[in-house]
Amino acid sequence: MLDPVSRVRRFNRAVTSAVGALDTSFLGRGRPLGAARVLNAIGHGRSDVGEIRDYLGLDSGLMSRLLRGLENEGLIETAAHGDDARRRVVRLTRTGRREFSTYEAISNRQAEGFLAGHAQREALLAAMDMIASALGRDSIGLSEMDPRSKEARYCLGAYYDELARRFKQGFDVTLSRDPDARDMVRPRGAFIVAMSDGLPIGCVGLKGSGGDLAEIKRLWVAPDARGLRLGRRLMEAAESAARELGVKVLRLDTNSALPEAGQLYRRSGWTEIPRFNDDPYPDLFFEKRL
Amino acid sequence: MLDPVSRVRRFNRAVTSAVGALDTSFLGRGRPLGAARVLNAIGHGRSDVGEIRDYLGLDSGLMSRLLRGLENEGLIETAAHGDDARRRVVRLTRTGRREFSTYEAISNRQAEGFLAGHAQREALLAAMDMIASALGRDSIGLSEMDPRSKEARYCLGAYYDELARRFKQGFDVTLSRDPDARDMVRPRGAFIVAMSDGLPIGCVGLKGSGGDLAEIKRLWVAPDARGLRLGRRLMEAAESAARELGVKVLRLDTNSALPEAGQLYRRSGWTEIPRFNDDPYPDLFFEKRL
DNA sequence: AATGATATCTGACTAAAGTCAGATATATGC
DNA sequence: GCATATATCTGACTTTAGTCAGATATCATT
Repeated sequence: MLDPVSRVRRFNRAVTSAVGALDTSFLGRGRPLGAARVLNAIGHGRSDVGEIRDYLGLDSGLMSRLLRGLENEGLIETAAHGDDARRRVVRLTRTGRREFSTYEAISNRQAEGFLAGHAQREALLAAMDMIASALGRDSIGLSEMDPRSKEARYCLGAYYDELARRFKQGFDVTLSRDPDARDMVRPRGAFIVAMSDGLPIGCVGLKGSGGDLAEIKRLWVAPDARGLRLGRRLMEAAESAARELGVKVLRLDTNSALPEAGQLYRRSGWTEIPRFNDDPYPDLFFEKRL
Repeated sequence: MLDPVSRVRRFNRAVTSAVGALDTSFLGRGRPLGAARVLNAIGHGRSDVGEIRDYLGLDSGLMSRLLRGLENEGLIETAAHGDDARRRVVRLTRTGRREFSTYEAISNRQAEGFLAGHAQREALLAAMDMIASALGRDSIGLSEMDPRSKEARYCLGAYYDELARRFKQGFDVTLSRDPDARDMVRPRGAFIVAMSDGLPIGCVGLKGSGGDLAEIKRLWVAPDARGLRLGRRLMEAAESAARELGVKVLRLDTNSALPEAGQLYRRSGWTEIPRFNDDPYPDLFFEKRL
């Protein structure tokens, strides 16, 4: 009915008016929007004045005045940065934390109110995740984490669930060769998680042995974040970590029930090789020389 | 990983910065945002000053000044309304139309740019439709339309496609008793389409015979708009149209492969009755006395 | 024709946001 | 140690948005 561009524009209109409503709800605390935004940025853990300025896109003069205002209200304290006394760091006072938490309560209530009226809650949330990831594509960051961290475990859980759904015979992680976490931490290996604004949306493991040979494991991208070329980015990050660790040959196993994975490997310089382990799940094996 | 409220808030953050970027791209024409918004409202066919003021939520003084500014730029012309000379109507001049079309081009380019980089185009658009409908839930309007109109045909096509997917034996509209369009237009019947900001997202037909008996046909709600109680609203609108036309008894047929439909009927006062036609597809029959 | 309601406009104002040119203190490279 | 760059701050300014109290013209009702 509507062409794609009109659909995007319809979305923009809907969202613009919703954002406007969200903004006005912040005005209820008797503080202009600019000051409220700065306070919230600080509350969410940003402490570097310059960083906040960049994040909010403010002029340095304006930023300075807003900080002075919040300081006079007794909500924040500033101090020189330890490494560089030209820079300033900001933190909330006790009063500031209280005020911040009422802003948080406003935001939470707003979000709950939105969800409350909708029957298709999970579908709606999935759609929101997808759009947030797509809009924030440029800000998806890859970070090395411990495979036992909360974020990594979330990704691995989602990965196992997906294998269970997609393999005809199901998937039981205890039957597979579950790598030792220490093999996926420096100096032997690495584990990389893709984060988009606080949400883990992909991961990959590099399982090393200390020698020339290492294995890629647990490559996963959240369904809502597919199509953003994140798989490729994760693989590149894993390969570059492997190079740093002196690895010469990378291997991986996969299953033909995951065709998009096989395609990614073939397109990025991997070559199929004969089976190199007796894990019951994989039926495709690849190698890449670095 | 994230709780529902955090997911909604993550979406809000992503969207807020995207909307900001969209706004700043409108400033490239050397005109403040307020004036640009008014110009665009006029370009999109709004002509009544009061209507534009309500739509944009502007004070009458501010509105007046913005109009004066656009007039001085030679972009618009105002005149008294034909029926009521207190009201004013606005329209674009030739220059104004040109300027408006460059704003349109900016919006279109922005939307195309967003879509261009994404592999999962259709899924992303579906997610956007869903969210736009959910956000604009309060502004979903039901309007009676000709069942041969573009909007109605779009809904019917989507409805047939869905039946084909959901019926084990498929669905071929030519085998079913396709109602004559004239039976779904006043004075015999009615056809109602739910529109959300230009997009048809649901429909229902009331097929009358001129007598006391009429039939409900073609109840459909777009998958992305389910959970908004739109089915119920459509049924209520159809029933009230039936009452207006003097109908005493309503009937409908449906299929047990569409359980959500059966549930809706049972919950809103319909009672199951024996088969009353020989259409090959339905296996459930309902009646409601008005 | 008089009365009150309505739509828009004008003038006078305030608040918020944003800009810009220095001033000040500190860091970095030579 | 000196020149240069950087981070923040201050003061003086402009623009945009928004508010409010009338003024003006028109409409609807009696």
